Amino acid sequence: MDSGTGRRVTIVDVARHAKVSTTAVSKVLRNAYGTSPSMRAKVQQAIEELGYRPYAAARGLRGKTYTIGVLLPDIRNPFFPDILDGIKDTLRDTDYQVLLGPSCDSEKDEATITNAMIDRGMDGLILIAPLLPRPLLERLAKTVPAVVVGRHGHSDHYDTVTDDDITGAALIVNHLADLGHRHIAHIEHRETDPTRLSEMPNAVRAEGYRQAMRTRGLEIDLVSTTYTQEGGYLGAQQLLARPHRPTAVFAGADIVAMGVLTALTEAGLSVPGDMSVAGYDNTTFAALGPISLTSVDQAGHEIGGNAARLLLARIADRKRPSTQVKLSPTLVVRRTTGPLPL
Amino acid sequence: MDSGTGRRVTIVDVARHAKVSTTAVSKVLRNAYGTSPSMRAKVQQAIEELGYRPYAAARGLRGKTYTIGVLLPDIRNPFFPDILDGIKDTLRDTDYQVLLGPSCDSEKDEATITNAMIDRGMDGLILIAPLLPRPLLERLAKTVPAVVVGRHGHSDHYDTVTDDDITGAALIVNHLADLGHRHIAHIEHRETDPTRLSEMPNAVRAEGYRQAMRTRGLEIDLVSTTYTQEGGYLGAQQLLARPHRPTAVFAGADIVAMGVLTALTEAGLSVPGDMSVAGYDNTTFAALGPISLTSVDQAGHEIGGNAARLLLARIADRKRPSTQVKLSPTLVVRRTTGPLPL
DNA sequence: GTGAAAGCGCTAACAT
DNA sequence: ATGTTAGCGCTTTCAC
Repeated sequence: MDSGTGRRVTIVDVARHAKVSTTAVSKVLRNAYGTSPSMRAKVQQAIEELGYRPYAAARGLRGKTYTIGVLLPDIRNPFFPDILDGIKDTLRDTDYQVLLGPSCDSEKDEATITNAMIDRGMDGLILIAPLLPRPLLERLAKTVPAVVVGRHGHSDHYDTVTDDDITGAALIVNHLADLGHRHIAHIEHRETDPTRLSEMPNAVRAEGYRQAMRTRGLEIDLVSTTYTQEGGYLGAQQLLARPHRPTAVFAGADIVAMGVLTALTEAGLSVPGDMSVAGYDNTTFAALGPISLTSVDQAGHEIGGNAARLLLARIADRKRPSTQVKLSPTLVVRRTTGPLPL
Repeated sequence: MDSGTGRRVTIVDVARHAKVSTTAVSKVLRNAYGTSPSMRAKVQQAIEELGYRPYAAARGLRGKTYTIGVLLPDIRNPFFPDILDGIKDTLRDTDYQVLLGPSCDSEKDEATITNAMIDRGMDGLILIAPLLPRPLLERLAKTVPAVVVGRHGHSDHYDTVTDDDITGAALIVNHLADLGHRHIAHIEHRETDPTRLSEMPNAVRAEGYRQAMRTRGLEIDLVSTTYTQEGGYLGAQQLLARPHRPTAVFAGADIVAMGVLTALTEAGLSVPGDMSVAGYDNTTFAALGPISLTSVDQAGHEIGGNAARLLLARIADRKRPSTQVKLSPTLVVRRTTGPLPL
């Protein structure tokens, strides 16, 4: 806390006040080797008395900024805050601070923001479900320690944390099939980029749906829109226009399920009486009383915690072999799914 | 884009490549006075060819970091993304980058994060509905240019952008009263701190409710909980336990209304058949089909745009007189409010 | 209009 | 264990 107006307290002020060298102060700040207890005490006291806080921006010029950047694709998706909490909790007792990029929705945005983070000297980056093509991710990870969350596929240059979307999709399909449904449609987020087709969670979920349906001997009915409320609305309209309507809809994300529910309400259909609906992500509003959406829980808190842990390890040792953490989803059954209507 | 491995391209590299001084490059970067067109061209070309990006962290040591920090209290509140979009859109064509603090829920968190932002050399801060007591806000604003969003009350040291919560509350009360309701309850976020009582949006909304009720000659029925889903749930339970139940509930925030709806659903009451419910903020999920909540729209995009504009102006001239922008809310009627049940 | 040189606050070699 | 010194990449006087 510096006193309103006036110059910032610097390491020089602290050194002078404690009657030691700036090096000594610097060492104490970083718990570096070569400081006697008595010197540490003196410095600590001077820091307290002057209300000194190191200027992270300046530290970065030689060492680290103690800042970790998190890139998240869509701040509106209520799944991401859970991840963030996991990151924050893991970083709480370290010297690192988290700063988030504003949400972005294109490769260009992502490039701009990650560059901005690098230019601001961030020590490491956590990228949540990034859109950037694989080669760019790898290049980025060579420049700055990085952990990629949500994207399947292995890289030697960055660590990854993913949730098993194949299993998650199967949880929903099996749940619905067990309820007697045979015509289960899936609304996916359209994906054309080849590497993303194998890496992005949306594509993997669609693949999981296909596999599970085949395993149960059921026919696949896939609608491609986007992971937005509007995408769900449009997808549902397509499904309702079918000569042979599905009895259950598996939306690739909760937000998509919201659009589906809206469309069904407008069409005068009851849920789950006329049609069962399931989402994915177990977001905050899936649990809301008036919605009560069956969904898949990804344990966002753990995802975030793991990502932060991996990043700290990579910052400490950039040469360490890359790690892949894969977590398992769980099914959360609520009121939007029910037995096949007679 | 630097080539994967290897040193970062610096201003020295650019200067050498363009056969000019580093000063010249610096001037071109900042559009500073004293550069001939020919020199500018040379420098621009060198920058392109080398893929140079200025290192913001280093710039900050002498000049600016071209970074603006945004502190937001709760990343889960779907109202804030609208503000953020407004900020982003206004800053898009400038050299400034936005970085967000992780959401925080205490004065201590806020202090930590704002300090972290200052220590990282941010050029200005936008504080959204901060909890910090007035004197600390003023001290902060003396250290770094700041704009405070959502808090009523005037300061000489920072600019403010608020929405007229008195009017907003009246919009709801009048809407419900016009529908014939006479017993309209309000669920507020409990506030005890004296300065916050007059400055925080929640407190002002409650005051607006009181004023509007008095104007209509109606009796006040206030329940104090918190602006959370749980707060709404508990508040509704209290109201339902009354010997004389209200026929309409005005929740101080959409998220509170969600809790109210949950409680009403559980109690087997229909909305708006048995009871009308209104929220505040017009968040994304208020518009969701299955919810369709009557609410008050705060024009978050404009709020953010104004905040960013004011901040840029203050960064350019720290001595400029402080400005207060006050925006007007609008009513959004949906399906959770209806005529007084017979 | 242009460039040389000093220095922002800190850390990292290198003495001692 | 402690201090001295030289930068990190940039901006800013201040000469020319």
